[in-house]
Amino acid sequence: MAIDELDARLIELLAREPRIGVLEASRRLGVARGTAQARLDKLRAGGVIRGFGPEVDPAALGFPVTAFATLEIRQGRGAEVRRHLRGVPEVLELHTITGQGDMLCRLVARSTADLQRVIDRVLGFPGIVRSDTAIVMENPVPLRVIPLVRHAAGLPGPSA
Amino acid sequence: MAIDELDARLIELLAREPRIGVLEASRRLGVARGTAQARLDKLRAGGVIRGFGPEVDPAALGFPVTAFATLEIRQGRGAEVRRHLRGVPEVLELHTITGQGDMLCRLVARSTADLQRVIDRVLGFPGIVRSDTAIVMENPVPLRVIPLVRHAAGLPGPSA
DNA sequence: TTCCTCCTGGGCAACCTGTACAGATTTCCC
DNA sequence: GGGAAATCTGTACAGGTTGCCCAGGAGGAA
Repeated sequence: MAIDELDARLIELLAREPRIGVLEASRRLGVARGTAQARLDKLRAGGVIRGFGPEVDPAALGFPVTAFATLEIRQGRGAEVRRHLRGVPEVLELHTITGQGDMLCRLVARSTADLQRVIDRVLGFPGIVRSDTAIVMENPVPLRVIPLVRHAAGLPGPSA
Repeated sequence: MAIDELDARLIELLAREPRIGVLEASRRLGVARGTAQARLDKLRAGGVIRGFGPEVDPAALGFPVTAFATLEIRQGRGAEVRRHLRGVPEVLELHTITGQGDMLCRLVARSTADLQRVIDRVLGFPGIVRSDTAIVMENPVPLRVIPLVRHAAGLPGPSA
């Protein structure tokens, strides 16, 4: 789906101040409300904007430790492993990847000690041959999309 | 910050149907509007809910390829590398981690061919010694938080 | 028992959303 | 170049929601 500059500015604005609503957004963008509304509908319909769900911070919830685990799966056990991992609440996301490992998952835990428990639970399942865990120390670039949106719209760098 | 069952149900409800608003949410939860509002304010104040920004789907934007790259950084070059990566729009997030690699970053690209370009750009910077890229094939568990929220509130598994 | 916190139920003004429509503009294709 | 199609603007209206306030009641702690 193609994005133009107005779309990008709209997304950026809503990302920065989600509470403002369509009306205020249209005012700031200097367009009619109907236009902003139409753009927003288009973006939603096109799947670019999936929704406006609450962004939950695991750290604030008591899970300040994040880690990435690479899992090597025994041939043919993929489906079961996925089902297993889906049942572990501390598994925030799971990908199947190319390369040495077969899966990469993002974990959170209450502490490094607790991380051990989480990992044990993740690995305590037949089908996982080997694993490798990397604990996140810092997060210089938190998950972001605005720069990409600007880029897709042909706009210059982040806020330039 | 402590979360109770009502908080969890509120978050889950808003995550599932963000458009309903506080009033409708309170109705569905069977509590007074003031209560729902107070809970929501508390969650926001406590940092559990960061906001309600639009969730953008990079794939819909034309970037269907995702990859994770592990970077090994030359001693003392961390700061510069971060700055560099922050300037690359296709870098969606960046972490510093323990283990062999020193950094882990999530990338997106328009195609596998385009991924090459992105990687070249990421690596085209002094200070990065070695790198290892894993392309995401499937995403059995997309980034989620609800199960964790339920878990933190002492509720049973996802929607049970 | 008394104090304190949290929830309830109600009310009010201001505001926003969803929707619609006619006219002006711009864009794109033949 | 001409014309159809798509887009934007400005405006209007009804209905619903938000933000805020308050008094009373329930439950827990000291």
